Formats: sequence, structure tokens, C-alpha cells
Amino acid sequence: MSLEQQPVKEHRRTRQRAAVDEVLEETEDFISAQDLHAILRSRGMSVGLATVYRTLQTLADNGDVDVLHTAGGEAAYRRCAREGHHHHLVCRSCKATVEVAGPAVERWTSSVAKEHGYTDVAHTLEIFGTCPRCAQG
Amino acid sequence: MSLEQQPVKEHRRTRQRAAVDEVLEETEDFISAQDLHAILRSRGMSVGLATVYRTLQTLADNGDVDVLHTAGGEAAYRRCAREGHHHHLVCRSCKATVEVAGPAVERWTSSVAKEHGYTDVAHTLEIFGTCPRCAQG
DNA sequence: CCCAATTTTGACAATCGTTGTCAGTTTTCA
DNA sequence: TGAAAACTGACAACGATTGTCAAAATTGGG
Repeated sequence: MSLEQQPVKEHRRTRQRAAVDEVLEETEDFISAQDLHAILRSRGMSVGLATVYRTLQTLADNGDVDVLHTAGGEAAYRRCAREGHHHHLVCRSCKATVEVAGPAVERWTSSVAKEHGYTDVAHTLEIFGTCPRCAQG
Repeated sequence: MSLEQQPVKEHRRTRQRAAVDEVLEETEDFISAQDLHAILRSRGMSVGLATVYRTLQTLADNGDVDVLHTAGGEAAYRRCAREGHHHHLVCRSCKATVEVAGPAVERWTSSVAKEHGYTDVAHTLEIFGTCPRCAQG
């Protein structure tokens, strides 16, 4: 098994990365690269769009943020509280997110895969719905 | 609850749709619109790319084919044997697919959603791995 | 503190999958 | 058969993302 997942060394500290980090830190819900870039601009903190993409990608590779692929085919990022592997319950309209863990699901997926002889198994699972607030409650 | 899912009326029968249908019928694994289009071309059956996209989309809307969003952000389609809701165990390299049902997972996702007050719940779950054949077995 | 090596940035072009446009073609059905 | 209505295809347009490459910033050592 060569599934090392050590927190690949953070590289250089730059104004831009700090800016991206900051936004992620204060953002509860998933946010796209474009939106994050827009927020930075609106605050007068000029950071190149490409840089935002690169930074988010690096963070994702390091496991520092979670990535979610929306129905519209865009990637959304979020700094998660929970440490280990987990999933998300995301509101369709406002993106409000709840982190959930489902040990049973993990077990199920790997057993199913094993049953069929599949190895090096991974899975994606996201739950979408309308949160109470958006449900006009 | 307004979750009607009646098989929206099939529209007109055209040479192009028949062609797309045919390829789907004989293709075991998930295939992208682009690839399907390429196959048609290679067979001399000229069908516009836009038409392929439109046809696949319609089929997907009608629930006649399943859609899968690959890591690379492209949509892949497949005519599934199983009737109801199910998931897929897909080989990363050759796309070999196994249809799997997980009633427990369905129950889990909806109960988790309910717990948090989320309504109109849906979920995506795909399992990826390396199939026995590709594992060089 | 200053420098050189190395990494990072950013403006912009380029790519990729996908959707919109719209005139011309085909299907359907009365 | 004759239209109305749906469908097609070539091509433009699009939005997200990645590649390019010279200029700028960071780092560790002297």
C-alpha cells in the first residue's frame, strides 16, 4: 500500500495565499474559485484569477480544503472543521453545509468494491437538499 | 410532494436519435458525448455534435440513461439495465461498470437530511476503483 | 543586510466541454 | 398532400479552467 497522505510541505508564504486563506477561513459554505476571486477584488485585494485557481488546487491537493463538484460542473471549495474523511449535506440554493460522517457507508462501499474485485477504491458522496432557512421556514 | 417522474413523452423518431440509441445500446460502459460522437463519425454515420449533446441530455432527463460526472469534469452516459435508483462501481482506467443498489445508503442519506431539516433531498454516490482486469490480474 | 537561486505571480492566450443561434430539413398528422 | 411543429447542423459563443512566460517576491546563506 502506498497511500501516503502526509501534508505535503506548504510552500512559500505570499500575500496572495494569505488572502485566499483568509477568505476561506471566514466562509462557512462552499465557494467557487470565481466567487472567491470576486470577493478579493471587491475588497480591493487584487489577486490574479489564475493564482486563486492555483492556490485552491494546492490546498485541495494537500487536503486542507474539501472540493465539491456542483451540478453546474464547477468546483467549490471549503475549509472543513472535521479532520478525517466525511461527506456534506449541502443546500441547493444557499449552499449552507453540514458535515456528516457515515462509517456504515464507508464500510458498504469498500465491501461492495471488494466483492467485485475492485481495488484502490474511493468514492464520492454528496447529499443535496433545501435547508430549513431556504425552505422559507 | 411534486416529484412526478413520468417518462416524459418521447419526441420524434429521427435517424440521428436512432444512431445515438444504437451506440448506447451496444456500449457496456459509460461514454462521453464527445466519444459517442467520434464513434458515429468513425462509422460514417454523420450526426452533429450538438445533436449528440441534445439527444443525450434528453435521454438523461427522461431517465433513459444514467449520467456520471467524471473527475475531469465531463459527463458520461450509460444505458442502465437496472430499473430503479442505483449507483455505480466504475473502473478508473477502463470504465468497466457494475450497477449496485444500496438501500441502506438511501435510508441513511434521507435520515441524515431529515435530521438537519433539509427537504427535497437527493444525493450522488459513485464508487471508483481499479477493476480486476485492469489490476493486471 | 544583500544577493542569487528558486518559487510565485498575473495578464493574457488557449483549451475544453457544453450550450445558443438560426436557417434549412424532416416528421407528424389531419 | 400540406403545413405546423420539432429537429438538425455548422458555427459562434460561453464559462470554467489551465498554460505561458516575463516580471516580481520570498528564502536561505554569506
